[in-house]
Amino acid sequence: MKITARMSEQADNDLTAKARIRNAALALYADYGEDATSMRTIADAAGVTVGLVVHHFRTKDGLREAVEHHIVDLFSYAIEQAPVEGTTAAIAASRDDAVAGMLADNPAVIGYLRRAVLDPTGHRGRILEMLTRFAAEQVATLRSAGVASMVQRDSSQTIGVMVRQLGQLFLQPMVDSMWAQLAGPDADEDDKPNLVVKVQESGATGS
Amino acid sequence: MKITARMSEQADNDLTAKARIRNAALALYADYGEDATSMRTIADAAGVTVGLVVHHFRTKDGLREAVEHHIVDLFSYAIEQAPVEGTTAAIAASRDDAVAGMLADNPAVIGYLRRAVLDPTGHRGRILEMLTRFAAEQVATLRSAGVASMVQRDSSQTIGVMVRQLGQLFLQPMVDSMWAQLAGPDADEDDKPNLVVKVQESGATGS
DNA sequence: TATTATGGTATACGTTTGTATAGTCGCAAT
DNA sequence: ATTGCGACTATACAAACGTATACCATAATA
Repeated sequence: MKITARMSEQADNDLTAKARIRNAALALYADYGEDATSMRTIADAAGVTVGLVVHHFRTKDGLREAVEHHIVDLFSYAIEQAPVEGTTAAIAASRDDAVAGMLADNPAVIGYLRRAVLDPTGHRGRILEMLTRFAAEQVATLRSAGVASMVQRDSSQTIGVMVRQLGQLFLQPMVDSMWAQLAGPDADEDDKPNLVVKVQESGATGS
Repeated sequence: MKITARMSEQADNDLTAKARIRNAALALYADYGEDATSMRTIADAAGVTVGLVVHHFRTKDGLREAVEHHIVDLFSYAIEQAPVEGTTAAIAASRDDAVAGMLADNPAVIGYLRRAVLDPTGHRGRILEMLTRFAAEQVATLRSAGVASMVQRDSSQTIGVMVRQLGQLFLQPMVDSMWAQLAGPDADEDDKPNLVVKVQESGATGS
């Protein structure tokens, strides 16, 4: 069964039970964390019984593997969509846009990754590792095609891409809740300070 | 029994059982998260039985409250230590240093706050709220003493302090594990790119 | 028609969880 | 000398957990 982008926007009704379970797990893991989410809760959210979850994913670890594989697929598919044309900067920008759009369509991915990334030691999955490898491959591909900046070392460039795309999203909730507490609920959203997250080549100066 | 700063650096032997339980909980929560840490595990780490944990803290929620209260105390004590003298910039720097030193002495605090702060919706505690209020009071005190910069609005300044002190620490593990994966374990640490986390007054330009 | 695979439910298992209760020990104050 | 209280252990309990097993329905296959 082929998963199209449009399907992920449809109602759950048209999804396989297996996909519904996976989506429910992703959403609940993002909101409450894996440890605080029981397989029965996931089953209820997907409208099935626990037995079916086990039937499709065998164990809770297996379910997490499916969730993380799905996240990598979402990134991969988003980047495939971005056109490879124009200047070096234009290509990089269109890829960033494609990823940003995917994340906007799938907010649970942000929440899930936030938990996985802030928990590198205790986390039992390999999602950050997979995404890092994926980003490194992207950098390598663009470089060999001659359409990527070469002023940084490639590892720094890869980390730069990841931090730019994810770092702000991770920290934003902290700023948001502080802003809500300090400025009150009826404050002008436009006055909220902007987060800046980036990496600098070591030894570099200036912005 | 009075708790002095020097005691927190001593071996556990000299600590009250109640303090040992609280410290063990903080350390385990930081490493594995609260959900993944049972009260029996905490009791074992502190060298006591579950019953004593209940005796001192009543419930697991009570234990978390004690842990979070202790963290606020650590911040509070660290800032009390910083001298209020010299230029405005010097005062701000000495406070930042005092907090940085406290965090270096208590690395588990960073891990605990990372989980609590990046997990604002699911989190059941109020630690971010407490620290935000504390930071806001600091800004207000320094301002009324005429020793704080006034070029920003105070809420932005408060958020700026928090983000500067905590933001980089939270994201650093992500950069570290990516760097370890991309550059290999024997790479020169000095080549690792530097994280930059800050906030800008909305509408502002420049670095 | 009989068979087998697939998607699904129902129920039961052993373990671990947070919490409750009862009791022991040491020690300070009456 | 006894009482009382705080620190502490031991054990027990109900609930929730992940997982295993048995069973049912439908539809494609032989």
